[in-house]
Amino acid sequence: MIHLTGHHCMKQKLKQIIEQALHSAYENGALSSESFPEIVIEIPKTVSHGDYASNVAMVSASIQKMAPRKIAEAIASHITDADNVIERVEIAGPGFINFYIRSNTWAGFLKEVHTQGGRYGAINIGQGRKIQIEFVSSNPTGPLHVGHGRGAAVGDSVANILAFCGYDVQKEYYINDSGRQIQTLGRSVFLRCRELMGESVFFPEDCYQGDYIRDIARQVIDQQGASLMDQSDEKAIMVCARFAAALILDDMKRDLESFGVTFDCWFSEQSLYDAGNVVDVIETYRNRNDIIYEKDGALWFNTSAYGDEKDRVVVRQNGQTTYFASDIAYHYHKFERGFEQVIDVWGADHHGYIPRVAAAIEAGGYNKDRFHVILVQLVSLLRGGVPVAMSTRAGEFVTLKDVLQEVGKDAARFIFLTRSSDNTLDFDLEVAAQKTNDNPVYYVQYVHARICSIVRKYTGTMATNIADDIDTSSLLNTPDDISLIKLLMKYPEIIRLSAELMEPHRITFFLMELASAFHGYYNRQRVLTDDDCLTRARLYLMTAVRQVIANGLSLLGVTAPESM
RNA sequence: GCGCCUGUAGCUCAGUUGGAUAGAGCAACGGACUUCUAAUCCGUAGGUCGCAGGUUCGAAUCCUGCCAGGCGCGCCA
Repeated sequence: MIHLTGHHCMKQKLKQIIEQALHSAYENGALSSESFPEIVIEIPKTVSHGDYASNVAMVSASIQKMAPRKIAEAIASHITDADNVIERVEIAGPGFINFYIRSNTWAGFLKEVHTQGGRYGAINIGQGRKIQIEFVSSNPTGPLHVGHGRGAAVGDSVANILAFCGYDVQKEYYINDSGRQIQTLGRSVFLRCRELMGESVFFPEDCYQGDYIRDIARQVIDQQGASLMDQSDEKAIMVCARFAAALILDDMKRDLESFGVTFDCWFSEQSLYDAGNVVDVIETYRNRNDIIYEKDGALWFNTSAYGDEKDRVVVRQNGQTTYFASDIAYHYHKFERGFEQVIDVWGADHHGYIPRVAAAIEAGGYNKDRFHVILVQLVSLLRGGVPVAMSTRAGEFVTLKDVLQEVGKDAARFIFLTRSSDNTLDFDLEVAAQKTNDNPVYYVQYVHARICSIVRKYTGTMATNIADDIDTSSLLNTPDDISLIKLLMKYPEIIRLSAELMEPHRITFFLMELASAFHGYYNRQRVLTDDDCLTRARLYLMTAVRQVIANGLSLLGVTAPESM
């Protein structure tokens, strides 16, 4: 049984009231049919349409063979309100039934926020199911850049949200430490080593051009000395490759940690080869109805049989496996580890890859519905509205580390989550560093700091117990109080949606809305007054707001400062 | 040519899976600090929701077809 919080609770109550009214209206002959559609209660956009509204009369029109407004009247006149929460019911527009709730009902919901505290808003939709989310997974051939930062922010936040909603979440980073790229990395470092030792070498264009390669080469020489050159080039390149990959990986871990992102598992692609998983998978599929077959001297996967637009090569003519080959083994391996659902966070430029991975999963006997890809659109980096040149090939780019140093973790994470992943994002370093209204992270954090400040100023007892012995319902019933309380009640639905749709930006937008409502309240109402009962009631409301701000920010991976 | 994403106020974007009069921030204009933090607030102005059809009580939202921009269509990763 899922515990209902916030508006869910009230909606459920109204549903039952309407159901009852429908039945008694039918029994009294006011309605022609006993069957009715599922009752939907929604919150109208404008207060003049009540606190809650139902469209049940309009949706029932064809069943009842009556005009919507007539049905609405029949329902309204048969309503019994045992708990006495409804002030009045109105029929409006094409047949909406609008409910107006007694103003002293609302404050009662604050108790939910306070008793649930850090768990307020959590809905157990995961029910302990194992779910894996893989993100960032950048090749260890160069530093992380802003695009990776966005993927990291989205992946980590989705992981937080799912864990909050009852999933058993594992966060994983897939290390592409096998294949040609790593070979190229080794070669690049090796050539720079020789250069540093006085040789004049030709440095090919397909090698990694960035300065970080020289830094790594220097460290290789420091550690290995001239002995590096005593072995064959092939071996030396291997040494350089392993050394460089480990170093870059260490840097990535450090950068991600300072970005507030940690992983439960760093999964090596090479380990799939070492354990024979890739060979095994290929062999298995070759023996099964030509899922993998030979053509033109290469091995192909029959992905088109599973909805891909054409078949894909897994082993090339030259005998080398493709990236896809290890990905088949990898995703099969994920499901074998017992995850009920597997999520990959990818850059949107890889979207064409989805059908073939889904095909591989389906061929492996797992329903592809258990696999979900979150595509994250590209980030363009700006400084004061002017695009910052980002040339990967030339090795000139602003790294994630640079961004963090310049704007800080909180601002960076928040900004990455101010847009739906479907939209491209302009990340302006100048704006992100500003502590102004342009930069909403401070707007939201400021709410937390302000409330902390008020609480500090009040020389009272523990804030959460502040209203235990007073009647908040008679003290918190102004329009300002109620609209703030209603917003807090909306939070669980925001969490549910952001979990189900895996869209953390919904939380970001909600927090900005709540912050705006708070700041308005703060400017109109005084919290600390001469009337101690009123003061404590308002503190009760304020600390509830603070709790929700803190809960939301923590899901985004942003801190909630006590002072600013 | 095919596939995916996007198109909403001058700019950047939300829009609770179909609800009533489409919202917010920035920019513009006009106001509010002897006050619990002005990193704040209040007000004004700003729209053929890319275009055209369709579905129904009702469409920014769903369907079809166009238009524009971005990304992708390797025996690369």
